[in-house]
Amino acid sequence: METLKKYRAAGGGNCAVRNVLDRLGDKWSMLIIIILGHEGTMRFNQLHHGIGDISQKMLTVTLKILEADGLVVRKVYAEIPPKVEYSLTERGRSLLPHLEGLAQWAEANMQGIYASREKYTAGV
Amino acid sequence: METLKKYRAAGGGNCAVRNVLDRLGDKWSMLIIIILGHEGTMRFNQLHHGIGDISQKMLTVTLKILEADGLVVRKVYAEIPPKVEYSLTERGRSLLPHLEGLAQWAEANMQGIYASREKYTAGV
DNA sequence: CCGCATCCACTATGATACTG
DNA sequence: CAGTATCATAGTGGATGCGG
Repeated sequence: METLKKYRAAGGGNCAVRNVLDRLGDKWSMLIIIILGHEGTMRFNQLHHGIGDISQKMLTVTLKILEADGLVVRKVYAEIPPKVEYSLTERGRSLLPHLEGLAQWAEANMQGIYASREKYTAGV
Repeated sequence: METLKKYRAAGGGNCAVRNVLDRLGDKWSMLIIIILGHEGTMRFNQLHHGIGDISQKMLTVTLKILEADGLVVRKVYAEIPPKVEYSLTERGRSLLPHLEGLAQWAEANMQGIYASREKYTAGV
């Protein structure tokens, strides 16, 4: 049970690892980081259109959270029409390889996962 | 915009990577996989007590999902009192390194993230 | 001991319309 | 263009009690 100590609350608070992972676990954070990591700098509507099925609201909210966590930079140009650009911070870029690892694993294993799900459902 | 094609719906369906990541993105899946990866085989109540603040229901539900996805094995002993053991499948173990990478990143960066959050909140 | 079923609250997400 | 505001909804997660 050595490992548990690392991942559990150490003394009444909550596990820090879980706090961070919870944040990344929302529906869009990982995707946005991955996309920004590849595209570099993007405008709001580029992201919006690029992701496709994200609502404007969730894009706004998620970007704000990522900005608050210091993972994304928001750069506003005082122009008409408005122009806002988003890009990853140093910290955001350091996270990228890990997310890509996950993404690659997902790509490699989804077939098997889908198969398992069907078999499981059928077996019930 | 080359990358986007990979992560977006290719033709009306949904992106497979996102489907899998959504699944892992729930509140407990990653944690359970990490713990099982370190402890090997565990009984239900070992997990329950080990994680601490997960409800019995969510543990049951999450384990079922992980089992359906072929990431976790559930082994029932027909005894009184009942005994059920959980362990990772081959596929589950292949996912482990990626999650650990994330966990390590989280541990290394949480201080900075907390600091950013405070600064951000104060700035507003 | 394991874990399912039920009821309930909350939050995340989404659709839509409006503003600078 | 880049949001904000409002309303509506579904899914998540928790408490509790029962059953094998």
